[in-house]
Amino acid sequence: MLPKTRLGKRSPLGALLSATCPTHTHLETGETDVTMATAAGQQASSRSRVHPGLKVRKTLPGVYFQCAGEPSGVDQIDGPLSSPSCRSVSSCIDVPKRSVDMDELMAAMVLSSLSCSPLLQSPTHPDTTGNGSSGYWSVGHAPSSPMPSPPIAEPDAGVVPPTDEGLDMELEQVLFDEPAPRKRRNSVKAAFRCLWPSCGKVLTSVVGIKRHIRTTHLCRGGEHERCSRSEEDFYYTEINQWEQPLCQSPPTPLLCGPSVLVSAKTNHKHLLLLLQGVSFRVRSVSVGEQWLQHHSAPCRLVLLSHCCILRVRGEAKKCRKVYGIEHREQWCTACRWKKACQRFTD
DNA sequence: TCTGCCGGGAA
DNA sequence: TTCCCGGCAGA
Repeated sequence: MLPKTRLGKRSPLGALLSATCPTHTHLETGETDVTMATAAGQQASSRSRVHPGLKVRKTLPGVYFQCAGEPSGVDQIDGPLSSPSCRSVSSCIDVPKRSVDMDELMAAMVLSSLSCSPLLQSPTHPDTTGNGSSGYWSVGHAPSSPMPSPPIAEPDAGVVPPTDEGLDMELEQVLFDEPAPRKRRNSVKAAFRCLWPSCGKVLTSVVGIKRHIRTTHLCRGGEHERCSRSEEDFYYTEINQWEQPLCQSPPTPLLCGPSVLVSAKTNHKHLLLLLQGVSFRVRSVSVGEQWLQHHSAPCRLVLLSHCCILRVRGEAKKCRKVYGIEHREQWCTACRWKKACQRFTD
């Protein structure tokens, strides 16, 4: 269930939420029910486990779902494409049901992910066969991934392409009501976006974005002493900049990796009531990419602080709590005016 | 009871 | 536009 927010009767969104939002996102368990229609009209249902070790950071702007860091398994949308029935599989546990050697699987994942890496792009694509023929672990490997595979000269145009692109684009289209781009980008480079409200600065290095956050937002004047050296970590997110300007959507915070927090289960319309104007995108990632994400760096799902859907009242310390009533002069203006805190936004 | 903040009004 | 506060709702 969505966390109950302080959206009182005065708030249209509050009324909206309470009335029309039967969501299927389980924040407590980190599970998300996802149902999407295939091109053939079948329904692919999956209970996609977001993160077993999911942690929710409460005290900082935005809601951060952060992996605990362990190789928590591979999130995937279970592949009903070959099966008309909707089978629910906890991917991190049940995937080996298929008779595949785990080592092979892992090696294939790594290969797949490496082949998608912009740094390791090569004309050859070691994964082309395994991707299409093995079928099962290619699920989720969509060309729409921000780390897309290099363009492959597909010799066998007659082969049915993996349908996940269709799924991905369709879901995206349904959820965000935007025309799906015909062609996705080719090359990708990492960038880091400042999530500080109404900032959105994009820098190309972690150091740079941290310095920006630290100097611009966190450490202002007398607040320097209070600055946490690591707090800036939570005010930026990694994004991918596509060098091809074509199809470039406005820079938006990214739903990173497997932590796709979208419950699409028959509630598209409700989500669209709710998600209008909230500009984030869902991307699918390859299993190998997910594996790498699990193993390389903590993967974060970052929702903007003004994504009021997940806004939880009182989770973040506000000026009043931080500075106390006796130091009211240190409050942000909004807090002094009893408005929504601008310094410690949820 | 405390807290956050919406809504509204005064300057 | 800035500033303040009554009052509501959640914790």
